[in-house]
Amino acid sequence: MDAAQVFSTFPLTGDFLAGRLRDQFAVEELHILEGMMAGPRCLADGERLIARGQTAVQATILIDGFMIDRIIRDGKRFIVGLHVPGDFVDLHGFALKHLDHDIVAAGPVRIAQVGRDRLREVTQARPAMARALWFATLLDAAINRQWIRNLEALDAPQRIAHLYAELHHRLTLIGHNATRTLRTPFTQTDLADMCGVSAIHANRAVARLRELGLGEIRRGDLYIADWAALERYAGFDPAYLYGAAAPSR
Amino acid sequence: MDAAQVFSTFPLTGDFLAGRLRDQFAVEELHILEGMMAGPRCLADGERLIARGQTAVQATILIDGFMIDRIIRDGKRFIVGLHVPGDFVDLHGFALKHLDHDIVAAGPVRIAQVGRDRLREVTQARPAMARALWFATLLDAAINRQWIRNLEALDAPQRIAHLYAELHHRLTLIGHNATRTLRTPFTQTDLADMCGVSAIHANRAVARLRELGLGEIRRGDLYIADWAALERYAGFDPAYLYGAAAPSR
DNA sequence: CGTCACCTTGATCTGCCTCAAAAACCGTGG
DNA sequence: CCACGGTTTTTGAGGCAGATCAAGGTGACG
Repeated sequence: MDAAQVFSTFPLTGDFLAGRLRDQFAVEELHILEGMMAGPRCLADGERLIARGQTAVQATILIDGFMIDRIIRDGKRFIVGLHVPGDFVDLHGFALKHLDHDIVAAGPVRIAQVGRDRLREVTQARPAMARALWFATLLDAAINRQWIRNLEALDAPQRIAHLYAELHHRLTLIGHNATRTLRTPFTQTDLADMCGVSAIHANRAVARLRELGLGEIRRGDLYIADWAALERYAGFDPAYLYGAAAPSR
Repeated sequence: MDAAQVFSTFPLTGDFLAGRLRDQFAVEELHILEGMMAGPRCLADGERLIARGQTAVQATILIDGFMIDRIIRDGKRFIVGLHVPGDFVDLHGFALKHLDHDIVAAGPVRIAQVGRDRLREVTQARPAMARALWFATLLDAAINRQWIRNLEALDAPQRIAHLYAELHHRLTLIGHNATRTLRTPFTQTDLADMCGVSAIHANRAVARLRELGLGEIRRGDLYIADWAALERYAGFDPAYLYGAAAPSR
C-alpha cells in the first residue's frame, strides 16, 4: 500500500507507529483503530488540549502539526515533550487517570479522539492493540530519557541541533521527507524552553549553528544542506527512536 | 495485612506498586505475580544487569537496594533514571524488545526475575495485570518528565535537594520510613551524573545545602531535620509520583 | 503604515567547568 | 593497632557558558 492509499484508507490513524510496528498489524486491527477514532478536529496555535490534573476521559491522536508537553511553575514554562503526527499525545493519562503536565498545540493542528471506555474495550478484547499502545507510550519514555541525556551532556547549540535531528528522523519515519528544509512553528522562545536555556541564549545558539555552517533556522524553519554534519555535531544516534531499521548495536 | 505479613507472603513482589495501585489488586493476582518470579538473586555494587541493545529475555523486579539507568557515550556516564525496591527495572525492554540504556546496581541489590514468555502469558490472560505493568512503566515516564523539568529549571544544589526529596517520597510509598536519615550508596560522582553537573560542582552543591542548614550529605546518606524545608527549597511537588493520596490539584 | 510579536545585539554578572592538588575516609593486611 | 593504597571528598584558581537587564531591529499583518 503506498502513501496515498494509506491516507485515503486511514485518514486519522495512518501515521500511527508508521516506521515502527505498523507493518506488523493485521489489517483488521488497523481498521478497528481507525474506526474507533472520532474526528478530525482542529486546534489553533497555543490552544490547550489537556490540563494538568484533569481526569483523562479520552485519548487523542495527532494527525497534523506539532504539540508540546508543558509544565508551568511560578509563571515559567518548561517543555518536557514534543509530539509529531501519529503520536497519541495523552495516552499516558489513560492508564495514569490524569496527567502531570499540560498538552498544547504548537501551531495549528488536527487531531482525532476516542473515549476512554471504548478504548478500554478494544484493549481488553485485543491484546495486540494493548501491546501496541503500550509500545507507543514506551517510545515517549525512551525519548524522554534521551532528552535527559541531552540536558546533561550537551551545550545550547548542540541541544538545538539534536532537537532538529530528532524531528527530522521522527518525521521521516512517518514519511515526511524534509531534505533541505524542515518547517516547524517554533519560536526561539519555544526552542529555549525545550532546551532549558534562556530565549536570548537560544538566539545566540541559533546564530552559532549558522556560523558553523550547520544550518540556518529562521522562524522555526531549518534550512540545511548536510544532515549528517548536524547529527555528528549533536552526537545524535537514532537508536532511541526505535525505527524499523536495526538497532545501532 | 501489615508490613510483616506482606513480606512473609510476598517476599519478592511485596513492594510492587505499594502506595499506588497495589490495594486495588485481587489477592489472587498478587499471588500470581509473586508465583511467576524466580529468585531472589543478588548483584554486587556496579554489576550490570542489562546492557544497552541486548534483547530482553526477562523482566526484573528490584527487591532491595538501588539501580540506575545509565548511558555511556564517549567514555562519559549519564544517569537517566533511578530505581527503588518494588520497581520493575527493565520492563520497558519487554515491549520495546531491547533497551537504549544499561541497568546497573548502585550498591548491593536483590532482584527477582520472570521469563519473557511467562510474562506474556500472564499479561494476555489477565488484562488487569497488563494494565498494572503498563501503569508501572508510565510512572517511570512521569519521573523522567520531572527530571527533564528539574534539569531545565533548577541549579545544582536544588537538583540534589530534589533528588533526595524524590527518594524520600518513593521510599515512603513502599514503607521505608526515613525520618532523620536517608541512606543511599551514592557517591558525589553518582549525584553529579544524575544532576548533569561535574563531580566537583556536586561537592560544592552538597556543601551549599549544608551551609543553608537544609541537610548534610555524607557518603550518600542524608542527615536532615526538616523535610518540608528541603522540599520547599527544591520546588518539590509529589504529584508526579502518583501516590495513592489525592493529586495535588 | 503602524503595531505587535519576534529576533538580534551589547554589557555585566553568576554558575559551572577544568585543571591541579591536598585531605579525609575505608578496607586490608601486617 | 597501625601502616598502607585506593577511593571519595574538599579546596583553590582561572576561564567559559549562559542568565539577566536593557535597547534596537525586523518582519508579518491588519
